[in-house]
Amino acid sequence: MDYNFQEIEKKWQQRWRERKTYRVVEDKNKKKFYVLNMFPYPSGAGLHVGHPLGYIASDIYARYKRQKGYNVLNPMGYDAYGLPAEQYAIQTGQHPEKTTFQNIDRYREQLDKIGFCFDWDREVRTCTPDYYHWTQWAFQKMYNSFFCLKSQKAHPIEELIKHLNAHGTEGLEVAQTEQLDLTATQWQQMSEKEQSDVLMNYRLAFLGETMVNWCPKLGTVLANDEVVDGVSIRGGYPVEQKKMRQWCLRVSAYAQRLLDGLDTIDWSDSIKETQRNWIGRSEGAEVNFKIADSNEEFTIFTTRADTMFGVTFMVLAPESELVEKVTTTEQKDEVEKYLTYVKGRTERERQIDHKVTGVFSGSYAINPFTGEKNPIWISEYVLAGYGTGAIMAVPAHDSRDYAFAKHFGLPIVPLIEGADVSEESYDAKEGIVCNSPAAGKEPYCDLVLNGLTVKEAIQATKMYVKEHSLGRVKVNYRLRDAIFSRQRYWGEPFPVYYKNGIPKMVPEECLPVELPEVENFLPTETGEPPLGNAQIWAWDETQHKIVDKALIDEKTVFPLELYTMPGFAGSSAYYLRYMDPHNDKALVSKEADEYWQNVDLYVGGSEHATGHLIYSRYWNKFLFDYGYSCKEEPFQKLINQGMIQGRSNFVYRIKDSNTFVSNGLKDKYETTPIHVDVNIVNNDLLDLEAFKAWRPEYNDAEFVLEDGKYICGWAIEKMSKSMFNVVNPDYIVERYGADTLRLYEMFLGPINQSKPWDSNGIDGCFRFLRKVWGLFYSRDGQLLVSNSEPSKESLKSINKLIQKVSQDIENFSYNTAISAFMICVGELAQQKCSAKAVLEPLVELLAPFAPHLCEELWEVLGHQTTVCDSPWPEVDEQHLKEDTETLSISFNGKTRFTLDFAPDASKEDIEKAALEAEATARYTEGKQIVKVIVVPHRIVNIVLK
RNA sequence: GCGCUUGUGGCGAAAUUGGUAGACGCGCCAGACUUAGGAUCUGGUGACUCAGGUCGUGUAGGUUCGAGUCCUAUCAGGCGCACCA
Repeated sequence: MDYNFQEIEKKWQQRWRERKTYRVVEDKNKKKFYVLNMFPYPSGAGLHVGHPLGYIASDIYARYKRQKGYNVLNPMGYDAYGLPAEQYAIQTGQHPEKTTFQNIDRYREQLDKIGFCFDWDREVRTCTPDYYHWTQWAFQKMYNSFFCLKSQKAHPIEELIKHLNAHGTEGLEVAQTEQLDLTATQWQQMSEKEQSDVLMNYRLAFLGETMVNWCPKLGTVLANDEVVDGVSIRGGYPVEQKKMRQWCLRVSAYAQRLLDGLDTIDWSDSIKETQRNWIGRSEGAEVNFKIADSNEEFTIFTTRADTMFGVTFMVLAPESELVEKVTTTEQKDEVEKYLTYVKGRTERERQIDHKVTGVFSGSYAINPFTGEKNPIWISEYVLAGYGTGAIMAVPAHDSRDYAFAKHFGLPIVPLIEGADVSEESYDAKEGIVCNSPAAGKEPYCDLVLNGLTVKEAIQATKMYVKEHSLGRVKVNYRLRDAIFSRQRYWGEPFPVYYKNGIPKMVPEECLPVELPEVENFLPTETGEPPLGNAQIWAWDETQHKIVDKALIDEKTVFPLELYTMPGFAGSSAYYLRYMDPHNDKALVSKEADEYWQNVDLYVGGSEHATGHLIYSRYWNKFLFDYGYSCKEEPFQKLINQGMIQGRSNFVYRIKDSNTFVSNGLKDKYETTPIHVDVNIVNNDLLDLEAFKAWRPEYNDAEFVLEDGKYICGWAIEKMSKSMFNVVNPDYIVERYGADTLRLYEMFLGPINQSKPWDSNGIDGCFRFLRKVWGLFYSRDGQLLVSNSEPSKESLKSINKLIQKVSQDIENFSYNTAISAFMICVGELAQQKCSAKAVLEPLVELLAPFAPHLCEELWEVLGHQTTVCDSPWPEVDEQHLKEDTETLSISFNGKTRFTLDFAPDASKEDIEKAALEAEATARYTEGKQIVKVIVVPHRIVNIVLK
């Protein structure tokens, strides 16, 4: 009887559905294990063969853990808000919800065919009101919170208001946009609007002025990658830098905790390192410089406090508020000209070509260490968003300052002994400091750094700055606050309305604020976001409901926010929602949260390292501060699955003909390579009939064959429709079965490595499953399983397998585990093993990899229960022992002869035997044995003298 | 430029962490069974070779009785960040 995978898989998928085999409920008597995949965005193209890679890997682990006796949560859902659905809506007028739900159905259908053990009762979709209720709720919580630097956690904003009422900003140690200086009286006398603005400076979700790529023609903000050479990719309209009022999240407040948390989680070094770089902690000092002939002063940030004596000029970012203050009347025209130039450059342009540009402001700053007057320049190489937007320039020891000084002819003063700065700056933080202060000059302050190492000098200067109140020691982070609003339709609406221009939160009990219907998904003519098209989109404060915009009277009915939330809003806490997906009272109940804790194993792509994986850690830390999540880190262990690339096939058309030449002969002709659909190619062999039928123009194609075959060329490219290299999992499932697909995807190589999809090897996995089937049924359909006593060899084979597979699963080394299966099954087949005592553990071991087949075989073995609940087999060491061990005896690296020993032979026994053998064989050539080294792997090495 | 990462047969890859390099699979070769094979089974398959061996893990050194594995330098590919003071 043949292995009828189609029948088996259909049967078991149906049974799993009917019996709710994979439903999971909290069970205090069982240890929990939470496995999670990054949930997919349901695109119109459906799943290709690369998508399930991570799902299969985690599914195997989930099934394994379940067999190990854990209560395993393995949920799945959809990240359903996003741009493609909206774009499609704009083009076709179809509501994005409709297309999104259609795509979800298709995804589900495809996923079901692969036999995952997801608990579908816990499915979430980020675009449904019962889900985004809690996205809005969390946003409001953040709005109503500030971050205390002393306790390093979020606190309710009421505490801050209390403080402001009592002390003003005095003694406030909180995360803030800018340093404010208010007395309690000043605060109390402020209008409601002014107070609201002040609080925005502290809230964790706040309205802030940020620089964005604004495209006036498109009426929207564009992301950096949507802009090339100063124009929008779509339409080619000019893009300018603009300050806009946007919702932001104060992610930067959590910078230190995000950094520290990395030490407590089990992620790959590379992804941790990426996050560390992204957070970009740098220790330094802020130093105040007075502006000459003025009462103003400003602050710069430096990590090189040791170079204070080498400052020859100062530089401000063009966007800095100081620019106006320091620009003198004589320089006004020049400066304005420069600012216009800078404004015309996009952030991207500034990033790509680092032109040395700048303008002198006309003012000077007084160096607090030398008393010298340093000219203040304005240049785009200083970034407004980092530090204070102002720097002190030390051209001798910073390459950017050096380039600037050379270009504008500014002095360069070296500060490190032996540093040659005639050609380039000396940036290394090494060496002995000199010229600090310079010899022969009247000292301006009593700090002397000469003779110290750079590190000592930095420390000494920091101390000096602190003691003399010239500034302060400061840690800066590169991590920026996240811009949280988008001018789009298909996203979570903000539960916010504007009462006389002051943002107000829709009361918590009225959540969720549901996304309104609109007829047009484009921005309005007046430049409002798409939600401006919504008619029923105003908040009635007295009736507590959303009403028609026509009723806005600014007394009881107010306009609602028109922005929506960005993509990462919905994906930042979904792992908590899976724990308790139907709860309409809370994001997650305390019981569920305490049972499931956090995700034990998270599987997904590394491309989210600086996006989702930062935001959700931030989000979870925030919820943790209030006790809504009991674990500070959401994802304990992270596995990054590699990307599956496409393997394209080519045919070669001879110029000006409809004749195609096989790959090996193509050099004899003048040909053009043409992508050919990989689905009509097998092992690089073109199916000629299918090719003729593929496209009308190939109906009468002719071929130049080699050995009677047409061999296609190939190349590794991105998997995409236009390259005709998309392989649909449905097709593989239909042809080989889901179990073969699962096995093969894992057999392809290590999961964390990117690799091309290559259907060529799939037959091997299919053959293997057939061999497994062949252990149970003979060709003519006879059941082979017996209760006979297993042979010693079979017991050894199976125990070796148990050991190997258990280890490999724990290490996510599935490809080698599958190799081990192949070896073992080969051995069992050769041994003609039919003993139940051996076949049973084999099925149990294979069940996570090939669940359909194993359920069937489990039933064949006479079991009523699902194989998922069968316990994971344990190794019986006794069967692994070798009777004798063959040791190769080598002299100085060369194998001379082999000897057999009992496995427990001592080193001395071996040495003695080796000596005897040596005496007989005279291999030592008159030399003396000085050392016998017994090492693993059955090798004895003898050192001669 | 900086950070991370990977280099092993015709191909995907193993290598018990310093111990017989290339397990396992694909492909290829030979044979068996077949009317036939894109089916199945068996065997072979790193390269050179005077058939004794010699050389082989990107390249060049080093440590070691012994190196794919450790150290130094260097080259190449992939990913990420990029004027972060």
